[in-house]
Amino acid sequence: MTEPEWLDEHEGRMWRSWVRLNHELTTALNGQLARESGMSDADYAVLVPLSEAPDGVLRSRELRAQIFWDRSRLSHQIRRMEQRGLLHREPCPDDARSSMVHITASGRALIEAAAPGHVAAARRHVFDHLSDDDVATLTLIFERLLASTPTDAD
Amino acid sequence: MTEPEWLDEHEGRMWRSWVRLNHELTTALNGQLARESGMSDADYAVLVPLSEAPDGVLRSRELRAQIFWDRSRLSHQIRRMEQRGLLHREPCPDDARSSMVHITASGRALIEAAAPGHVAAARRHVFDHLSDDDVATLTLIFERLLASTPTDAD
DNA sequence: TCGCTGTTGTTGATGTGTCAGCAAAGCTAG
DNA sequence: CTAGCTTTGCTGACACATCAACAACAGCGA
Repeated sequence: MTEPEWLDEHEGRMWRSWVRLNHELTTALNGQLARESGMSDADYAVLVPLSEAPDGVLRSRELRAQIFWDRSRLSHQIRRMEQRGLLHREPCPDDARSSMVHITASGRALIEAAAPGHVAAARRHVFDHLSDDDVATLTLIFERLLASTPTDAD
Repeated sequence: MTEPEWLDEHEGRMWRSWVRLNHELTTALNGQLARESGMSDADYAVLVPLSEAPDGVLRSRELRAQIFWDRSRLSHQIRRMEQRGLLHREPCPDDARSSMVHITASGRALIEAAAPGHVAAARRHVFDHLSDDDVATLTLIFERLLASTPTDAD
């Protein structure tokens, strides 16, 4: 509660375009993933760090930290993906509470087949329309906003 | 498919910060709405145009156009909101396929109570950290990207 | 050793978003 | 008029996100 109480014309216009762009982009990119690879953006988010990890294994805790998810969301997602054979869990020797998440061969095959098309779609929808300066500016602003929204209250 | 096949360091950094920022912002703002007003962002999105419409009435079709939703999403949402008494539907005299969506008194009371807090949260999380130039730059870029993502294929 | 506290992952309930498919009504060319 | 074709909204099934509550375990101090 720092200023007036409403958004002015410029702020409102930016806000609406941002909200709408986010929706259209996620719709477009999720649709592309679903059609071309039969996977969701959540599947993709989980498989990327797993495929890049040594031996394709990560503690649940470490996986969560890399993609900034909460426990519950990841747990549900892991269960669904395990049922489809994309990964499997094993007890963790160090800490009996934790579990190790392994990517399977079919999980690795899936993400490797999906990645190029997904990146291409991101290029088509976003980076083809941004200059280097745009990318630098957006990075600056996004990281500034991230720094001031530390998963806090309200 | 215009360039290499992967994102370079700058693009990847921007992409990750964007995705994460979107998630943190929507989480923060949805949580604020839920806690302070007991409503979802979807409720808010529907109630805003309704409360601003003459007599608090819109054809379903017009409501859809204003918030850029598809039929199914709006239909489900309207049904849930009608059950909670936030709005009600009536047959449309002009076109028997269509229906008129009316905001109720309690729907109007809810949105009017919720709006100031929601705008304040948007300020706290976003606009307090943006200069006028930032807002102008972001608007330019977002609208450019929107123009080149016309709800199309892939 | 015991008990307290924080952490880890899980579960069930609920609200939400998407998809495919549907029925009814409008529209238009013949 | 009528035979397509489109538009409008609805529904059921499913995947996903969030929340509250839980059980098991780790760490630590008394």
